Amino acid sequence: MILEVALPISVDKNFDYISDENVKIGCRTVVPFGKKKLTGFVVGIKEKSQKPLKKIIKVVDDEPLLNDELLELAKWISEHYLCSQGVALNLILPSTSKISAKKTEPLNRRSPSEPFLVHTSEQKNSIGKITEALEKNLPKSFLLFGPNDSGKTEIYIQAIDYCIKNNYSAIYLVPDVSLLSQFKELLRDSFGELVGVWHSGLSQKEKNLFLSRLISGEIKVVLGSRSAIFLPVKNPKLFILDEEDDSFYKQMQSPKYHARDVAIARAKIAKGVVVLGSATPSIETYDKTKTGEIELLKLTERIEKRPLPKISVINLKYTKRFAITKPLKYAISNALLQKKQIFLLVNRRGWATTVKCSVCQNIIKCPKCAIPLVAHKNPPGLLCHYCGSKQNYSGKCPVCSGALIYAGFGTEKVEEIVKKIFPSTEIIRIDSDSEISYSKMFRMMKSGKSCILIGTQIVAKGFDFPDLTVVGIINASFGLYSADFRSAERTFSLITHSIGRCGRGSSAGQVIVQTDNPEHYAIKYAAGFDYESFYEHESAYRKEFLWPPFIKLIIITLSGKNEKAVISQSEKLAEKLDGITGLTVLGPAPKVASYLAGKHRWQILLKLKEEDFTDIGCLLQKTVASFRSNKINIVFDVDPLETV
DNA sequence: AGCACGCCGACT
DNA sequence: GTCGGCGTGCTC
Repeated sequence: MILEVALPISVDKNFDYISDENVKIGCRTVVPFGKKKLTGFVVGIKEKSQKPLKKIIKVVDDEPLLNDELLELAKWISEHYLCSQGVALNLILPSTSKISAKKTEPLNRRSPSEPFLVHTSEQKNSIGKITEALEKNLPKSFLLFGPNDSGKTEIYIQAIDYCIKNNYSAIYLVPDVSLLSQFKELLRDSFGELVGVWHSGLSQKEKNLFLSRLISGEIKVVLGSRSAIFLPVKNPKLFILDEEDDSFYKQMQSPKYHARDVAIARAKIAKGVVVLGSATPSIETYDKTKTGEIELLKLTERIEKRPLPKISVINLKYTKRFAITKPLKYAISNALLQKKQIFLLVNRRGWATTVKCSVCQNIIKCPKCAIPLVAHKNPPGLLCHYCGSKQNYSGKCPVCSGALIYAGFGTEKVEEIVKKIFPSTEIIRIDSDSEISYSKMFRMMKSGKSCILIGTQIVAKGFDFPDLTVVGIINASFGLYSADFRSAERTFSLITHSIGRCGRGSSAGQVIVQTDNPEHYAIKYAAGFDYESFYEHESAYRKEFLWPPFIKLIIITLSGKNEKAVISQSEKLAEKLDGITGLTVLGPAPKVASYLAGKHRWQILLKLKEEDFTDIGCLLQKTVASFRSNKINIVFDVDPLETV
């Protein structure tokens, strides 16, 4: 028989091979390709061929691991993210994974611990809407919009419970691996051994064991990070994405997919239901609730009727630029007197965020990336946070040899300052440079001991410490100076999440927002718990200046060792793309980190209408293919999260 | 993606 | 004269 095989390479066509034995569509095979052996995916079976064909080397899977649903999803991925079918299939089922057919012994199942909690009327309504959609057997997406303590998790659990009772499977995604363990416990309490946990950090052996348990139908509830959205579960019907606006759902390597959009596409194929949860939905998702593409389920009642924290916005503009202003110092002192905990959010790790010359005002930048360097004390050096390159302190301006000023507050400097103000208080600093592990910090905070936690936004999300009563945001307008269209959205969400960290116990919380831009709508509306107004303002801005969701963005990045070649190819490609009707070409321009890992990087930003994407996407793939070479690497980012 | 073929510059 | 640069094109 003749097999049509999709190969995991950037070639937009499939290749035919001869096989002596019968092979089913969806199986992987090893085939000769030029001088190499490649593992490809059988996507079709043909009767005859026009060319003399090579024989396949071997069949990898006896039974197909890719069913029609996943083959169709691969097709969607290849069309949507502008990659070959083989690359898309390799994303869904990496050619390296092996599934042992060995039978696993049945595990004793813990029965769900019923009865469930008492639900609010909003929760009952949401559960009703979701189960009704599941019953109808038609694709449908919901947005569960409510603060962290509004009982979203309980709704997810009820929806999963419905699936299990009807012999369906569910995939539950959380943005970050560090959040998996707490949700695992929660789901295990309800569904016992039916729950399986998947993330990219699993060893190959663990992945293989997981997959065999999944194929056998032993696992019905998959809890995982981004890549779990592709797993070959039996009868998938429910796809949950908690914190749907989290940027971790977007893969940074090519193909740069977004798990939320993949989930919605997969649900359409599988006639399933997507439930997105967030306290700060992405503008794109919330916009879809306005157009009716996604149904909005609002949760406004707070479960334990906790009072909202008190928010104070402190204007840094007219005060000296203290890291800890008087109101924040006062709030910290008070909390410490009551033996409570404090969280200080600092935007940057390191010691001084800007190093500049006192004479010529020159800001010291990375020679490769042209990004301001950050001064670190432990270990000492000037670090580029983009490319990771490190320079020793010279103490002098490289331009005029003038003395340097170390301005701006990184986590290290804030820690130093706080230690001076509160010498007898325990201080925990957590960022990628600190020695303390995430889990150790977690245990210390849960123990309830009075302390001050200092950290970057990595720790600003997801946790729940009942004794944390004061949150201080050292500089809330930090992100607003980025030239990106999403900077206001990120600032709004960061402040909202930080606010959500405090007052989760019995006592009311207090939040001090320090900013040099208190009038900015992102800060004003975040401090006022007003998502709706923020959305209105932000979406008007996006509409006026043509940013998503009112226009589709695609970024093409060209990289290579030879800078001149990268620039000239970028210019030629941009010129060619400019000729395509319906496409607005911006650039080419060097990327923010224009030199990374020995490669020069330039980008072309494209704007187009969503409805033109089908036609233009095809054309883009063809045009770019002729520009690819072993010297220049070209990657697409469809629906990029940022443009810088 | 890799690897071959092929056509122009600076070296023994 | 040749070694080797990298542009172009093909792989079932």
